[in-house]
Amino acid sequence: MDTSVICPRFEAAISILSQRWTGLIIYQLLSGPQRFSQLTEVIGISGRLLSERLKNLEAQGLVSRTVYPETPVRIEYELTEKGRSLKPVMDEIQSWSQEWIEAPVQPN
Amino acid sequence: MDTSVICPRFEAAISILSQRWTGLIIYQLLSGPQRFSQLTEVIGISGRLLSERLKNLEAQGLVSRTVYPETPVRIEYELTEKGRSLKPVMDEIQSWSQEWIEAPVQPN
DNA sequence: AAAATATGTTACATAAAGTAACTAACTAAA
DNA sequence: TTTAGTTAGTTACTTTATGTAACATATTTT
Repeated sequence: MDTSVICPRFEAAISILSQRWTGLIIYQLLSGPQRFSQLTEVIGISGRLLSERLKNLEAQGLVSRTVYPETPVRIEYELTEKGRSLKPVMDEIQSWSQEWIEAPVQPN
Repeated sequence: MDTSVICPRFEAAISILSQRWTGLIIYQLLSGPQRFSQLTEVIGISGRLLSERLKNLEAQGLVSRTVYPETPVRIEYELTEKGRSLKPVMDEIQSWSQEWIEAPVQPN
């Protein structure tokens, strides 16, 4: 007897964003293509989870992976069009946070 | 040597939204005050977690809890101003999902 | 007193995330 | 030609979060 149900597209969208780290990864990639090690450092995520998340994001068509066979090898992760189209969402979260989140607390 | 760090306010905001269920709870409450049992049914979350999430949201000032001592007792959860101010975020996620999420798949 | 209703809570099983050490492929230096 | 350095991961293991189902509390109706 569930007459009212949440829109399945919205639910799918929020299930992407509500997975830990994916929002930050997308936000960070909005500033341009980046390498694995840079993402781990800036975001503060472990290699294990970053690897897992990037695979998922690639599978969902939000991120692309490019190998540059230099030495040492360089691999860059970049948002696809679908990924970049999340910018307005991130912008809204950003501006909400500016208005409603308190004094930037000291990170440990 | 982490020169570039993600904005701590943004990080705080996304840590709210990236917790499982909170996005859906806020989205659902945007349509008006609702009771515990209604939220469990519409969202498909267990009582145990809904209880936990509502407590967190209340502690963060996003949701308020009102007891109506009728019979049987009625308790309503409602967004605060801070909670309602997330509407633009939800609207952006909604419109992104309409454009980029595929055919609404059959829920089991 | 028993059953019904609403709002939770407790106890326990399963899944996801965190941590740290390790691997693969390559190069440059000793 | 071993040794060490670099990047991009993976494996094994511990800790935390989530899911499930039965139970608790308060109140009213039968």
